[in-house]
Amino acid sequence: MIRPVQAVATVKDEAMRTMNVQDQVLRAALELFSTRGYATTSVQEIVVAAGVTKGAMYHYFASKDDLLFAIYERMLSLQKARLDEIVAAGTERGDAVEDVLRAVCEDVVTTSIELLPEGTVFTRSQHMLTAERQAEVKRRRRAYHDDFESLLLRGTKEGVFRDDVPTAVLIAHFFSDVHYLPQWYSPTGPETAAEVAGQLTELFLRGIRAAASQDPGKD
Amino acid sequence: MIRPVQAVATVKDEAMRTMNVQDQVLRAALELFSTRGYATTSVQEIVVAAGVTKGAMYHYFASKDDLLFAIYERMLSLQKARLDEIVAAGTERGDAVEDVLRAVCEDVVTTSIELLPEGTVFTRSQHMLTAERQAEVKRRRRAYHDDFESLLLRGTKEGVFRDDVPTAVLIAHFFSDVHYLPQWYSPTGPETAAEVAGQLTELFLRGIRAAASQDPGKD
DNA sequence: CACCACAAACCGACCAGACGGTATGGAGGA
DNA sequence: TCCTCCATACCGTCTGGTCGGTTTGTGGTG
Repeated sequence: MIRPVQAVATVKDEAMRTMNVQDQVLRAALELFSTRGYATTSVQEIVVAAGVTKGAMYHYFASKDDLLFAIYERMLSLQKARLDEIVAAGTERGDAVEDVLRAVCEDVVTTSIELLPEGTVFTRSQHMLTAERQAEVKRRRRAYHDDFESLLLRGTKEGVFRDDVPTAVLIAHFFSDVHYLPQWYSPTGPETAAEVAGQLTELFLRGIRAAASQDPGKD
Repeated sequence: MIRPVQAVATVKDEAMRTMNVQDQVLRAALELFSTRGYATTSVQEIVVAAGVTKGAMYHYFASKDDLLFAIYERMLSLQKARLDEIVAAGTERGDAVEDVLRAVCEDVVTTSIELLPEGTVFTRSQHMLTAERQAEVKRRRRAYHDDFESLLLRGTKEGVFRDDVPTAVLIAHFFSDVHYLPQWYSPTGPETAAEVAGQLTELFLRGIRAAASQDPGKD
């Protein structure tokens, strides 16, 4: 179990909140898991990189697995919150489905680029979690996909999205792009996150639009 | 180093070529690596599953890493061979670029579905290989992508593929689908491999086609 | 302000077990 | 006799996790 962060009252002026044990440990764990991999990173290496001792770490985390799950937890809740927010805003404004979907897609790509190390760990280490937590991750991913799917279904019902390809395939088609980002995208590369988000989203949308509705209007 | 398979001369009639140590070990390793993961599978478990002893296994393989690399080696050379073959045949027949690309895409999706366990290991365990072998895998993947890219560039030069999205993004867009297959596709699911191959390929091609094939003098 | 009591934070030596890999030697064909 | 193939016992190392004990911070009390 991850205990809540308690206030470390006295703040030494030489080191601000950098001293927080939990944050330091999680930061180091993310860095090491994403570069060396979960299984090949020892708890010793993590605590050394975090500048704390094993005793301190195990005071706040029950197991190495906790460190890994914290990465999943953060990513899952963040992405879900953003999805809900965008869909809610779009629905309230009465936006067209395609516009809502575009906003969702661009946002998840952008967010995933901001969380590249997390994404690396996410796809690579799912099977290292305990069985219960694997199930939990699976459950929450399904919930996310279900929300995404209802957007697609709304679009097909309105006739703007094609209906000759199963939604499961369309969903996989899009999220493949998202999950593949850590494998190729580099922040120091030629394209900005926003550009890639726009490009991948546009590729996806063009693929799923109903054949009849060819819209010349472009941005 | 993986020693070449030597002829196991005496074939006991109760077990035919099932006895081959190398095959049995590699089969078991693939099965276990793809379900439990490389790091969490011990050599003991592998040899037990293969029905051999550790001594026998280490007689043919120098290390656990060899077992892992064999999976990569097999997949890389197989996919590369098929790509070369299809491109060569298409070029010889003078097929249109889009037809060649379609054939390539459908084939790699189909093949990847036939090798789902290998694909699982491929994306998940790359960082567990020795540094040299990681570089080797990277090198051969790049070679594959380069061939793929020249198809795309041919298409853009001919004006049938769009030129407003970097080829690197287009390549990532397609191979994301391929690498994501083990995460969602099930052979027992509703779609056949050929169907999915056709659908994903069509989604991709529709995304990358030049906006107006009838419309010259654009930009 | 001095002092105490107490709990939370933290330290680091230690452990039991598992791991990848090896050393040794035997069986059996050539 | 030699060599390949393989079985078995074994080894050194490293791991995640524990635990008794110490330090540090804090609030109450006089």
